Amino acid sequence: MIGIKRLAEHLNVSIGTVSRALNGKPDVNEATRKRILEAAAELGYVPNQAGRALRKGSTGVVGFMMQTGSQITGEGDVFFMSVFDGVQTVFARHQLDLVALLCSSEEDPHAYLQRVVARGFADALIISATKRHDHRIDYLAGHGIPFVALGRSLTDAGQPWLDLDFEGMAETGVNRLVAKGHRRIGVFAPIDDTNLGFVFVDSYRKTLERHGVAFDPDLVFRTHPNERGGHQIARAIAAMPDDRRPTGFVLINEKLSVGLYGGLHEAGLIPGRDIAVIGRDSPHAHYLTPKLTCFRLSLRALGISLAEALLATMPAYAGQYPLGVVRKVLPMELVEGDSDNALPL
Amino acid sequence: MIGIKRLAEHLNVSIGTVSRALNGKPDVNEATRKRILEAAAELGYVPNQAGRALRKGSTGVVGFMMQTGSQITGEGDVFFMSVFDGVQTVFARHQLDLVALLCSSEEDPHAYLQRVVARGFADALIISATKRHDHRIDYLAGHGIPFVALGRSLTDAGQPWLDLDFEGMAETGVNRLVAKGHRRIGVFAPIDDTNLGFVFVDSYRKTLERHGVAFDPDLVFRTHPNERGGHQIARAIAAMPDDRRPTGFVLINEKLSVGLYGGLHEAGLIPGRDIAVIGRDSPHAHYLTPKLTCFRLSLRALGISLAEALLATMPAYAGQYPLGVVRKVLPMELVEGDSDNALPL
DNA sequence: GCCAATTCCGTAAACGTTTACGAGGCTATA
DNA sequence: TATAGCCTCGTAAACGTTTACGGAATTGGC
Repeated sequence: MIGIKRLAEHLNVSIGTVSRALNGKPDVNEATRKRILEAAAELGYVPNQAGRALRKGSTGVVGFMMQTGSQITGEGDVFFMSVFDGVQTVFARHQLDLVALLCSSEEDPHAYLQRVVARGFADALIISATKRHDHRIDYLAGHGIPFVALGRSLTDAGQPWLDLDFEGMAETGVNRLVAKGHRRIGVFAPIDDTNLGFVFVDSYRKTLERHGVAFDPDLVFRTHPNERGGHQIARAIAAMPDDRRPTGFVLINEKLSVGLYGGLHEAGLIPGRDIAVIGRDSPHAHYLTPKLTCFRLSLRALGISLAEALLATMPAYAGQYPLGVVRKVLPMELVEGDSDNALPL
Repeated sequence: MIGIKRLAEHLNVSIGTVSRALNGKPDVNEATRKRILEAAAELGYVPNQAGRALRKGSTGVVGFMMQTGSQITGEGDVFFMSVFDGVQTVFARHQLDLVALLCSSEEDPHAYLQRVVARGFADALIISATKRHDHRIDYLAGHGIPFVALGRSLTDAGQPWLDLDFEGMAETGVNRLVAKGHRRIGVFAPIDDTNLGFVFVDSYRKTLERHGVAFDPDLVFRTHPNERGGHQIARAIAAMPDDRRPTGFVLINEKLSVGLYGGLHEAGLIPGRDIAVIGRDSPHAHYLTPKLTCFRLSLRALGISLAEALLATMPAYAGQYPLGVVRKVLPMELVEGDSDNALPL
């Protein structure tokens, strides 16, 4: 693996000149710059990450922190992979690299974050799965690390964030079901302290009250936001007496839909016939039968916004992106299916 | 952010002593070591990544390369997140960090790999989604980078690999369907050049021939290994005349099952009644109705094996892991469901 | 009480870059 | 021709570690 030293020797110039040429500094003759660039390409020279990071104090790497192994995570691969892709289309313009920082399920997320940040591994971070109260936010803000959160939090350090419109999902969903005559509408609530669930349930509750429908705690199903959780909800629903069972249901993500469908079918209940279901779109949920009525969002666009929100906070990119702290709820589009056709008893 | 210099000043010792104390070198008094460790913990000192990497020539980071944004990828989040978790349980014992190296869909994977390797970003790599002929293997082997492949390839550079038992899946699946009287058995084939599809189809073909059933190219459905692909297969099947339509089907992954189920339902065909389907397990496929007969594998165990196979090739860990190049096909367990109950016409 | 061995620690070089600084050569102007 | 200015490039320091080396202080054996 060739370094700048050998490259310089090969060209009979000093390493300083090579560095300046490669970094597009003005004080280098165009002819020699051309010569250097060609030789670098030919010999496959790539600047050593450690050397550059040590000297410059920045790595050119942005980390997207996520937890592995947790069966409790709500968002899935298509979600993240699409978001990543959006982020990268922006980063590519600035020679920034995106890596996923994988926090083991055995390590405390906050400790992991501290470790990664203190090591100077990344210049900036994107954190996801924000908790209702999230230490990471205070920590990052306190240390002046540029970051953006995918998800709101009650912890407010003036950080930029983007989030799906969970209020809108619950509100539109409930509106839609109420308009069809439903009064007993079930809702998913998270068993952990991720923030999105609270927002969702809160909006659900307020919307119900706006319609004059009393809030019924028995219709709040507390579990993990994944397939298994959906399945548990279905079993709980099936076990309820007819006059107490929800006739409609709003779900916060696609994994729940899958488990719910499975569990309902096992119990002989058919979504769209016996219970109205409104969920969230994914390549997965897209093929459920009957077709799921759901909320959709461009995940690439989300990724792009995320990247732009991050760069807007980084001094190095000042002026290239609209100033100010971006805090945006991304609206979602309702895709009509058949799963919410069921009428109340 | 405190460095070793300030830590040393704070303790009135030299930076050399601090470094030795923190790295567990023998030539340091136990009392001072204790003093140093305590101060380091108290002040939150974490060695700078760049400095350490530059001096040591190694980063303590292992990269797992994967492509983002590609809707064509076959494996999903539960797959990777579970594998990651397995890898990390092994890495944790050696202070190794796992990061996902995200190759944008707009960048050539091989170019990305070269860039990452030349930069010295990671000490070792895990590559996945191996192609039938994979440049990355030659490149990594040629440059002496320790790596392990998740997936076989015709490109053989003596590299270690692990792979799911796609032969076994096709063979057992076909055996099972033939035993039930099926003769027209459909199979998925990849539209790209990932290796696993070839292995799968090849085994399918050989197993059929072993049973004296003629191979019918019309029963090979060439598409992408995801939900959409499964949906396309279903539509193709539904459009076939009854006497040409496959009465059974073997699928290579869980995403295909989901799309296939959706597409079949749309066409009024029910898996397990009108067509026998055998697929692969996932939290997702687990909740399909009717219950999918599928092949299952512990993904955490896969991750652990992957990590061990990698460390076995790294000189720094010599002796700690069984020597030799690990090349192992991981057997899968058949989980009986109802989706393959359909009988041939 | 002297020499050798051991224990502990400080010094300084090295890793591969980037960049401030200054030197040299050239051009242009008077 | 002298001087100022510009263009181009080399020199060397710096980034934060690790580690080879050597020196001082202590210990042990006789």
